[in-house]
Amino acid sequence: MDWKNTMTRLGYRISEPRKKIMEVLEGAEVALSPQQIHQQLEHKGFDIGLVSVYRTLDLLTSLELVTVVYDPERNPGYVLSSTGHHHHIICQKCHKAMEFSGTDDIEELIHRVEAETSFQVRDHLLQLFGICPECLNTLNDRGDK
Amino acid sequence: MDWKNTMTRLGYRISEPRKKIMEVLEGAEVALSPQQIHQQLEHKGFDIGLVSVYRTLDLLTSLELVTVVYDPERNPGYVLSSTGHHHHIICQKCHKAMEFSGTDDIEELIHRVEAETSFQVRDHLLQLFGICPECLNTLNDRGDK
DNA sequence: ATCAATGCAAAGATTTTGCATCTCG
DNA sequence: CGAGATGCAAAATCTTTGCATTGAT
Repeated sequence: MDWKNTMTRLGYRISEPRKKIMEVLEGAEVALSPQQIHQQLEHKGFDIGLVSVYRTLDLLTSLELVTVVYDPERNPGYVLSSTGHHHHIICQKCHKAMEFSGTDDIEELIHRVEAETSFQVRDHLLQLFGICPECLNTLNDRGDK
Repeated sequence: MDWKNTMTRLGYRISEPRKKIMEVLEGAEVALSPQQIHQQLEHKGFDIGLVSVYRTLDLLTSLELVTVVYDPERNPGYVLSSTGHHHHIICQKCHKAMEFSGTDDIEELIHRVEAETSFQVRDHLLQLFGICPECLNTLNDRGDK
């Protein structure tokens, strides 16, 4: 709901393709690549160009409505950024991405690093990788590692 | 020096291309993309295929001798991983990447997130972005933002 | 001598750009 | 209506793969 306000306020239009793309992201459990989003749109019967997906994601990312998630074993993925800050935990099996909150400890660390390196810290990216509860069950069931 | 031991121990060969690529990484202030590494090799007069750069980086990364650094405004970059854990701070102007140490605060955070999400955390990626001391000077000199 | 590593060429995949057309506001 | 957004096709990048040759151990 809120992304529409943000975009209108900044002079961007609420077009059909943009609405559909946001719907996909809102319904996503997992961080999606541009191609995956495009495929989901097709499956839903919406004929939206891959190019528009790229352009929309770029825009949404620059407005910080969407966050990029990096997964070493995968293509970059996009998820809604609800909090506005980039903390994600990603399942190494199903690639589900969840946000987590609480910047306290990190702020502390940032101050320490600023003191040690003389950098002026402006942003940060913290991602944890692991196995989500569901996948843990699967692994146990099948006796995988 | 040490990477040679690691590779030999694991049965990989110390070839000329690999030596040259490591030299570039060892001399780098900045996280380099495969293409950049390839270019530097050319400038130094070494005629090493881009393909080998890719393959070498993949190998080095899998052995954790090299770490991938993600920079939203740039292609993925590769840097030597001295500590073995993935904490980097990257300059948003010159893209220099430095490592920083100290996992204490993060471990704490990880435990909290494990408790909250029921994920089993296996790895993490923390990158800070900011402006390095040198670039801060430049910005001040020129009155940039 | 042997098997891994390289290099080339070619295929695949991903992302970007130009331009005419459409559409939201 | 008019600026902004879309879509297509095509180009530009980036990465991967197969295979013959070379080279490290």
